[in-house]
Amino acid sequence: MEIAKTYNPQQAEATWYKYWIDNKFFKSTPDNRTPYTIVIPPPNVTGVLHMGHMLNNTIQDVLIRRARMLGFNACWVPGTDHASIATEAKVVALLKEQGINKADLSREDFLKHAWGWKEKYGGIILEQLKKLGASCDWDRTSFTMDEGMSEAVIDTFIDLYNKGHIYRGVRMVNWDPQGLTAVSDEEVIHKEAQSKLVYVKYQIQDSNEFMTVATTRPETIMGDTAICVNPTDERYAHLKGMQVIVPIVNRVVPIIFDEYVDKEFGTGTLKVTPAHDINDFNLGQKHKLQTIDVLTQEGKISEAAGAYVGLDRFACRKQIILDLTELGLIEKIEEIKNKVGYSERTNAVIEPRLSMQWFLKMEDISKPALDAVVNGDVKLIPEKFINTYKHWMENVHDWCISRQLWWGQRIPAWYDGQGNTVAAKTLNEALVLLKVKNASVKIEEIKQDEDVLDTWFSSWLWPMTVFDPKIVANGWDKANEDLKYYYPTNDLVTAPEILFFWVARMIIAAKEYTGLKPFNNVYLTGIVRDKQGRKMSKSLGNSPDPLDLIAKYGADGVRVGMLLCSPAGNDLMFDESYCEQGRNFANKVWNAFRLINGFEVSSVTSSEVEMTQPQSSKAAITWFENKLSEQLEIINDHYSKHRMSDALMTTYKLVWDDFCAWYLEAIKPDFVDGKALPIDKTTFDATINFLESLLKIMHPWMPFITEEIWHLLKERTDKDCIIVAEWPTLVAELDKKQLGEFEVCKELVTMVRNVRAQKQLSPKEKLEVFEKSAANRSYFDNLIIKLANLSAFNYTKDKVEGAFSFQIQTTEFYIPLSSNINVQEEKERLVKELEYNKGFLKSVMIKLGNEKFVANAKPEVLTIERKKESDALSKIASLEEQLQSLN
RNA sequence: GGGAGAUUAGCUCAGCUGGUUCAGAGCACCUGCCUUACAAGCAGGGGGUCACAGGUUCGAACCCUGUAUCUCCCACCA
Repeated sequence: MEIAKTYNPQQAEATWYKYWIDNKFFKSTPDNRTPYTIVIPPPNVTGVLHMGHMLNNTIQDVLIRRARMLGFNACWVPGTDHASIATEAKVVALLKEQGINKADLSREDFLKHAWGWKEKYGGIILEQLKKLGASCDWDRTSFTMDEGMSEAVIDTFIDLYNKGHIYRGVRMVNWDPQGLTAVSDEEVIHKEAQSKLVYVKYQIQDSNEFMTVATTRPETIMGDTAICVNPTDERYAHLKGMQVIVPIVNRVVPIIFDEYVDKEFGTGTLKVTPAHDINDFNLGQKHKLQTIDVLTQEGKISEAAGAYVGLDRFACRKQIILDLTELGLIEKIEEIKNKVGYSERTNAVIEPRLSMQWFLKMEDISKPALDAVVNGDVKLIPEKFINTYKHWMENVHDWCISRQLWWGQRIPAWYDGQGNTVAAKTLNEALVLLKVKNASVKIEEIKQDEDVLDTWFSSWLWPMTVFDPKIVANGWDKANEDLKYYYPTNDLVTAPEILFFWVARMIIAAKEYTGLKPFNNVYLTGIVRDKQGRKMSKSLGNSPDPLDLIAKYGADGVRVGMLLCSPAGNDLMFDESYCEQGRNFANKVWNAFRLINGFEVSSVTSSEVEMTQPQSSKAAITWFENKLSEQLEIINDHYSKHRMSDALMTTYKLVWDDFCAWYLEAIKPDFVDGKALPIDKTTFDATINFLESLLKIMHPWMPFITEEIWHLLKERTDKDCIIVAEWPTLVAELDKKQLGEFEVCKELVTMVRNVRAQKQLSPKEKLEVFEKSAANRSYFDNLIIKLANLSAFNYTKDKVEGAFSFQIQTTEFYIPLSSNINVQEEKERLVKELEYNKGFLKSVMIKLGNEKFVANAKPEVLTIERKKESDALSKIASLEEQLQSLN
């Protein structure tokens, strides 16, 4: 069969992904093996694959594939998140395009549209994950609004409500005027903004005096119900008991005194607008002030304001500044930097707003989750996130869990209209419960809460409910077989951005409902940024489409590219050139296979095999056996520490440098008369074995090409696939000495190549090398002859006159050259080397001459220094001798 | 305002408990090669005052103190 010179990924990717699916290699059911479980961080059902997903899911796939090869029952559960606010916003926008207003639809009709949209476009992202090679058990695909999952959410609400952890109340919440819903503190992103600090003059009642108040939000003036100053501020002490007139609306409001006000900021006076600022709200409560809500839920000026009604809040801000200027009430305007909150989902400026919401009390319920991380039961990788986590958990605020949306699980709270509230699954159950509080309640008077629950209130159950949706209702003791088997899961791979949103809350829910942690390890990936350090995002347009990258470089190339530059927890500066490197690596592997595949195997009988194997091949095989094992041990160690890029780089160098550049060059048959000689069977078999081991080690990173080569290499049975092949094992005992010897051998070969380059000799010209040594025959002699293309490698007791000479460690080598060596050049080289060694010796002598060093240093260190001394001395002696002979 | 982390080659990063010739890797770069696996390659090479300033130590990229710069997280200063 003709094998292409460059690897073409497209066909292999399509073939093998289907093959894996058809043969159910991704499927997992409980059995007597040890499970290894990962649950996917469910992407938004509306989402499309971006670079963050790519990174995240590649890591998960690497982990799951390796676990599978290690013999674990590997189970990777995929799924999507209903993402209430994001999805609802999308559906609303889509309906608008069709000329339909959400406000004109009933709840049921809107949900019909939403589900229709979800069925049509939802889950595209899962199809994209397949292109990446993700080996999820697709039969287990879950969605946070699946019937069972939703029921679990309802169960959880009812349970926590009945336990007294959930309460309802009017609070200042983060209001998203675009999404028209409250959002939690975690969903607000604070960004630095350039704002105008407007100094507004308020006239004091019955006086010609004015007091100046600095504000960044002049549009809320209509909601002012007091002016506040610090009681210790002497500038304003005389105003005690007086009142001021609020401009525009001419409302008379009191001057109040409170320690809260910072004397240093602005003019030391604060306008109090209890409806539009959390601090002002607190002041309002304390001083029993009136609350005037001057904004509508859309962020426009409300009727209550009495002026500018219907104007957008930002337009109003501009207008009111103009009007106040005209009235002569603006003292000055300063530019300042402050933080403005934006909605995570809609990017609208968040408005603090008073409203009736549901909250989850966090203090008690979060305690076990804090402990789990602090005591190391749940490991965060890298560890630096433990501090962040701890800090958050110790200062956690109550969680606003209600959202004024329709897409999501509707809050199962029921009201009788008389002030009684119960939590129940159905209207009928609610009736029963309400009867206890209000005997005369009628079923038609009962109303269910209109709001839905925060999306994270469903995804915090994810690692449990993907296996057993009944876990909340039934409890751990009655958990189903799946949950008992797969849970706790092993590794969670996610972004640090959602450490609080999701990870912390999953641990909380898990502790509450199973008493166990949801996962052993949390691997926090970095944020994918571009070369300029900007976060890759759709809005910036600086993110390549992952599918384009896959088309261009192959899935394997992109996977390798991503992981080459991704240290755990540190952001990664992504650049397409990494994918290129990944693709090049795949091609290198492909060509190594092509070489091996092209070998003609000698057809000698088994008794003659010994005779036909070159000594150099024999040496190369023993060396590589050791090398492979040595590096595999390092790779395993990197994996155990979740050091993914290190594990990959070690693999990369093992394959490219050790296998391709050294091993294959060593065993490659010579050419005679333009034709390659056949390779002996022993070497061939060993090489195939090595390649198979390497393919296995590479498989988690590069699943497609490895599977492709695996099958091109041999006829195999249906189930004999690399995806389920056994992870290679280590040799019983490493021969460290031999590995060291080979390093010297490599150095020697490099030196010879160097000499060739320097003297401009053809690589084809055979050279002879002498080693000045008493001993004869080292294990690698034939290997050196082969690799350095020598005519002979000999030992000598005496110096070889007129030859090029050099040293490796303390041994001297000679290469006789046909042309005479340049004495002057040679001298300069030797002098330079001599100087370096003398300098080195001097530094060692200083150390050894230092009494305190000799007294304090560890014995091993001393031994090493003494060895350095003697080595340097002998080297210097030999160099001097050489120099002498040149004179 | 509080906290965490970072700063090592042009770029991305290793560097464990202070001690091998410790200053590393990959990429990029330079030079020479289309040598019958691979130019997506081969051979060779150059490149760093380990952010700065002090200190501890026989010995510091590593420990301590300060300074600078950057990143992230948290926080209700208008």
